[in-house]
Amino acid sequence: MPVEEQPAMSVWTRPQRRRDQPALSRAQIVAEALRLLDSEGIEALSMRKLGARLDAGATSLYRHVANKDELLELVVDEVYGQIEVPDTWGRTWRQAVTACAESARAVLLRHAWIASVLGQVGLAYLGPNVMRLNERMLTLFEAGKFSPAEADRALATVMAYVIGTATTEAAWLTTLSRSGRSEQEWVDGLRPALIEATKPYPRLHALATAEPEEAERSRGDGFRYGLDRVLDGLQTRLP
Amino acid sequence: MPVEEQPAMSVWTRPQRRRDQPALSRAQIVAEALRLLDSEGIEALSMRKLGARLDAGATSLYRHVANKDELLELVVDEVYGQIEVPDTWGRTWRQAVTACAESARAVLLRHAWIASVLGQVGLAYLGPNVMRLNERMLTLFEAGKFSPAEADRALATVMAYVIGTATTEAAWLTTLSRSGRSEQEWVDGLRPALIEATKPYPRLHALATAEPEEAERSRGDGFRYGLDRVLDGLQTRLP
DNA sequence: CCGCTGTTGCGCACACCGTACGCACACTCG
DNA sequence: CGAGTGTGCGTACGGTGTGCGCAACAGCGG
Repeated sequence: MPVEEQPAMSVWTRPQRRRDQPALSRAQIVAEALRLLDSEGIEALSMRKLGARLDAGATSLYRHVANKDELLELVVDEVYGQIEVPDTWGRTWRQAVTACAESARAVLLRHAWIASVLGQVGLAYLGPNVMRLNERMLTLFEAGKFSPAEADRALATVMAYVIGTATTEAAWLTTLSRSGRSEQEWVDGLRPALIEATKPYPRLHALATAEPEEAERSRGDGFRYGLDRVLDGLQTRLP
Repeated sequence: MPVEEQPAMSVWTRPQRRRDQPALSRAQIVAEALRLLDSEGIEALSMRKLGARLDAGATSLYRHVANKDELLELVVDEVYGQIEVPDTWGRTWRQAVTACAESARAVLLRHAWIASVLGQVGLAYLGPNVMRLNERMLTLFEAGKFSPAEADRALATVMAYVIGTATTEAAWLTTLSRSGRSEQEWVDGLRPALIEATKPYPRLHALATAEPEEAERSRGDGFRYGLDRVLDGLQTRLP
């Protein structure tokens, strides 16, 4: 142990570390965790690294957050807070719900790490941002003459669809970004193997050999197709 | 270090460890991992513990599996293999797809840990069981007169809905089982806090204070409602 | 002004993790 | 009887989450 690293040996050597505000706050921790997750992904989030980014020791964070799981719940709520819910001024309920679903997809894909976390945080709907989101989405459905009880189920249906697609897409985008290649390069490179692997399955084989589309656009179109079908189905319940 | 644990000091002391079959195989490893996950959940799966269950050292597994992520991909494919796809004999395509979706939900909830993993395994659809599943589901839609291209999108839509609900439900069931209480106890205990927390949100508040249903049945009904709407929406695309 | 009390940050330590590396063995083939 | 090959395992490294107890201060009553 080097001698100069010994604990404070004299008064003027000792660092003065008193700040006006408490250096750490739950909000700062959550914000920094979000930045870290966005830039380096889920497996890069450790309490030590997060502490270091905040000029704090790892275990200091535990004064503001019970444990890592709780931190993740807070971050997830923060992400849900970014979803935009339009108002119904001059829009049909369908247009508004569509815009909201597209915003949700965009937010979830922008923070693709969230797919690995959604399956772990139960009780997500207790977060303040999630509650605000759900309340506002309920108004959209009720503006479309759904009964309160049915609006609730309609909301759950749309969100389940969005989460399902986002989970699948996010997993794909994550492995993609780990590979370093672009999406188009990846699918092009994989195509021969895919065509070979689907040989025993005629229908999959036909799809694999069909005219390839531009990859990213194709994902968006697929999402929109399913969303329209879901909304078609909900519409049949209206008078 | 106790003296009797020293390495083989003479010929007849040394254990003879040759088996007829290789002790480990990829199939055995995957099967045991599945058992471990089902009985103790995702955070209990470690290569060391899995090795111990197979009477093997932790690192021996790496002869058969590239790394833990690859192991998880194999296990996920195994789970997908448990989903039952009925044939269309004497059933409408809707009935068959409904049965398949219900089976998928049941399988995913039976292995609730899968929700924490689905967002990490990209390229899930390359597994043999997933391919078989998708091929068979395509036949259901094509039996219902969907075009091949549209059957593909319809399949993706239904699966996205199933995965979305299963992710949410599985997260709930996991936190539930960690708490030790029964589902009904949990919701009953949470009700007052929920009613309080929803005070600022009139629509959520109304739903929270409404006549409570039996919890598990309510989840199943909600799933069925959304599934019916999705299928309604798909049906509008048929002549 | 002094001392007390409660809050905050931090260093240390523990148990555990995934896995790279290289050795020891038993079997197969020449 | 070698040589080669595949398989299991022991050791080790650099991480992880987090419990625990101490040190430094803020705000306070006296």
